[in-house]
Amino acid sequence: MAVTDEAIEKIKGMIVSGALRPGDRLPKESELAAELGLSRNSLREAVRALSLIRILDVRQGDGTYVTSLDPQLLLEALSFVVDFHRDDTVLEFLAVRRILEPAATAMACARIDDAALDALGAQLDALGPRPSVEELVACDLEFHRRIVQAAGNSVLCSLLDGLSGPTTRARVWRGLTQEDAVSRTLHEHRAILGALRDRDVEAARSWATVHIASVEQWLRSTL
Amino acid sequence: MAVTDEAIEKIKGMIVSGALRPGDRLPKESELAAELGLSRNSLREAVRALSLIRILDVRQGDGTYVTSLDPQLLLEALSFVVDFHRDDTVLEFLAVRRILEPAATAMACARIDDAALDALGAQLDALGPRPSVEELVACDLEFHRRIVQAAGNSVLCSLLDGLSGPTTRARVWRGLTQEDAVSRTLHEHRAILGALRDRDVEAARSWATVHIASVEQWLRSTL
DNA sequence: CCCGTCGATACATCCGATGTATGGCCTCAT
DNA sequence: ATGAGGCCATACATCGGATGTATCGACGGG
Repeated sequence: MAVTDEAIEKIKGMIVSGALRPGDRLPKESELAAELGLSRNSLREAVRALSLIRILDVRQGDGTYVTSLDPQLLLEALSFVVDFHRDDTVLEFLAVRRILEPAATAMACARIDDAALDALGAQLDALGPRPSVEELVACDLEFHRRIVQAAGNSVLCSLLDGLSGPTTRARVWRGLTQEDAVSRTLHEHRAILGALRDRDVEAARSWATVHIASVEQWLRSTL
Repeated sequence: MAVTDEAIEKIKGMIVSGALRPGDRLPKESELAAELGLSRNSLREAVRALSLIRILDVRQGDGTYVTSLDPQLLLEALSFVVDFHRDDTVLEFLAVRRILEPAATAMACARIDDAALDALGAQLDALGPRPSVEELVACDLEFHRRIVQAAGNSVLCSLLDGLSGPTTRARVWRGLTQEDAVSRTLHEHRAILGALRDRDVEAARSWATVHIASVEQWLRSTL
């Protein structure tokens, strides 16, 4: 194995074993390079790679640190990878989202508190009667993110965030051509919120399914 | 933004825009570096980072190529990230798997063909009466992978593969302390296979849920 | 006590040189 | 004519050093 890959594995090992904890600072480049037995250039390649997937955080003039390693950082790495996939796999991503989103909504139904419900309602109200496509998509993303956060599973939250990215992008690209898509989306959001307010788990799950399915159907017809 | 990050974005852009297609060969280091306006060392950092997440494939003495970009490569990058998460988040990963696995099993129920069913049965039969923990875990992993593959969604398949990794690892670490865990696992596998054979979607989904839930319960009690 | 300056530190970037693995071509024996 | 083997050009791998630049903390003036 190449020295750089070795270095990646060693740094990974130091973190996984607990020798390096989240927030810890790594020895400076030259020292770490000497310690691992390679040149600074090669070490930098390893550090850069781990930095791309948010394992390390390098700050010029300061040092290199281990990130929080929150599952949330999984999101960014995931969405980066997801960006490389073309339209033909977007439907597969959406199919996965169709599985996760209703489940997350159902989980949220039992856990979401009144303050969060009010915040959701306020967010929907904040959207004007004739929103732009960008506004609508941003609102949609935020609406679902808040609900999933209420489900209390950060892995699930990050995953859905990463999966929603490409869908959203596809939607913006295509420009939401369907006439009634806007009003239908808003109506479905209201319905989901209503089910959450009623603590009606099955209704929440069903509305979430309908919501994703309608996006899927639209995407399939325009793709 | 740093020159290396710029280079990463530019290379990403070349791939996403279609200027570079899967399997294409990149210009050699020195040329690409000149083209992007940076040094070879900095370019190498960018290439190394993209290589870690399986976007690029560098072959010494040959050249640097764009990988197939199959969703399957998402798997490896994901599992690499997942490795960094400690036991306390394993339950969250398992909760997500508990959502996905039953859905995938249900999808497979409608699509799996007889040959695949026979292969599943043969695989279960191949396991001896007193398998080692490693054998059992490997069998479990393979069993579920085959089913999920039959579901026909490569994104879902890769995702579950990545999620199953840490669970499996935790299971091996803990050594499957529960006495009847082995026989119960085998029994549940048989039940899932039986439901698939009967084309009984709801039974398949339920058995898959029970299966994951039992792992979850066990993990929760030993953690 | 607050704020601006200055210097030490550490990463950012580059250059040039050498090592090494790969693939293809060429030669030679059969 | 064909196949095996070796030779060589190519491209990545790795290194060491030099210089630029951002950050943080100490110090001193207002």
